[in-house]
Amino acid sequence: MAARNYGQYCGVVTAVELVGERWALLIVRDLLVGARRYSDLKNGLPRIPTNILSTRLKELQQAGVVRRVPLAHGLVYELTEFGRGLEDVILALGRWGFQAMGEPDQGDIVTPDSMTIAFRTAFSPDAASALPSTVYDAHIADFALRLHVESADLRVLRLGTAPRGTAHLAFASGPALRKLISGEVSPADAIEQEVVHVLSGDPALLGRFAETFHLAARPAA
Amino acid sequence: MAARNYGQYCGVVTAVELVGERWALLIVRDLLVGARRYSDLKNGLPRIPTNILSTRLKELQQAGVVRRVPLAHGLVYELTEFGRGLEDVILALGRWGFQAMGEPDQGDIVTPDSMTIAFRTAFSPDAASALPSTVYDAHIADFALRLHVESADLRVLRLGTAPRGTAHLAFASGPALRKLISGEVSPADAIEQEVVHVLSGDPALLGRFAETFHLAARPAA
DNA sequence: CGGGATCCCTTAGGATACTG
DNA sequence: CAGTATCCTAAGGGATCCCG
Repeated sequence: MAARNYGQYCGVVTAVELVGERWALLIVRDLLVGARRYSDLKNGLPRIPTNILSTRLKELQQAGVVRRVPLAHGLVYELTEFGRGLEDVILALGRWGFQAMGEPDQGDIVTPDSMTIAFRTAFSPDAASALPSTVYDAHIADFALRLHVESADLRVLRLGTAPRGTAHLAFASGPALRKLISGEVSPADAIEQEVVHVLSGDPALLGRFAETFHLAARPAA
Repeated sequence: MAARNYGQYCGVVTAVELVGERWALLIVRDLLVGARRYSDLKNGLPRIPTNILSTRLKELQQAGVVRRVPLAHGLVYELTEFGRGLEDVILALGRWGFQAMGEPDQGDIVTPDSMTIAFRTAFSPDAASALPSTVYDAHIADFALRLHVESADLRVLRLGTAPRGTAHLAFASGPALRKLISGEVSPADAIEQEVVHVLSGDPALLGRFAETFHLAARPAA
């Protein structure tokens, strides 16, 4: 990578040199959710060739962004403190990119990690702190996430086969959930148009959800 | 670019697909400072091959990030409102990358636009709003920037051959200015070690500058 | 002279297969 | 599970040339 310098003494350039290669920021995105093994990353990024994954992981370690941690059996990759500093970058990218998301392309997938980050980008601490604490279960594709909203804080957990009785609102949705978050459909319409299926809890809580998780649509060009 | 999809329905992925190609974010960085002609961009990014510049500009227009504006004579490229939304991304990248900047490599350059963004990344509105309004002239390489700090606002202007008498503090520096901003050298030491040469004004104002423009150094890996 | 287009070469990225 | 090895294609890099 040394030969692929941009030749400028500038923070933006330095950042792009460290994490601007193809796939690098998506690896960081997933690691931001938690430590992951090689195969987790591979599954979360199904289109990444394994040689690229392996190359990127080495480069990111070299850059001090990622650390390789041996475990009881197997090993995981995790962000260093320096790497965790990329959270602002990823969230800013996610917020900006959200506006440009149209309909999903044929074959587009959604992963637990990408949805976790998506909820974090859409989370509005200001709105949330004015609302009561709420727990949501979001069933998206073949997985579910539990969102704990407590004043200005959000925690997102992957929901395994655990009991799912304690959420105030549980719903199932798909990619079209984006339209609820962007405000293209109202909470009531989302239910009526079957963008969202309420599984349990008071459907009216979907309004609170939409207030808590919101990103404006793209301004006209 | 359509064939180079990452295959995920995710805001971060969408963003990376739109502006993640090599050089794209650096073009955006420069356009964030103001509208620029083709040759301005070329000069500000000396290592960019012209075919890449031209390709990227087309892609960015396609993406709705950049607009081509015919002028009295010549034409300029400018960010659309959507493109201006990348400011958060660029500033976050700049802040993060700043920590990883070591000494400049042989041949590294500094441009007016990159320095303008650098000052904006390092600017602390909180610190500034507690300090009196101040105007600084920073002479960096063969150019100079005027920094207007007024409570929590910063404006950065390129200083031409205009009179330079009205700044409270004018100084000349080089890449080592980074060390003042990171706190690796104190304002007093910066002057003593000739990191900064005060051209006019009260040298003590360099302390105020360092409070106003500050980014912490990188945490230990 | 600004604003590109073209050519050729080098290198990174992608697909797949294979191994400690 | 955690990667290499291989082969091929496509993108980037550098120089040059073109056109209004």
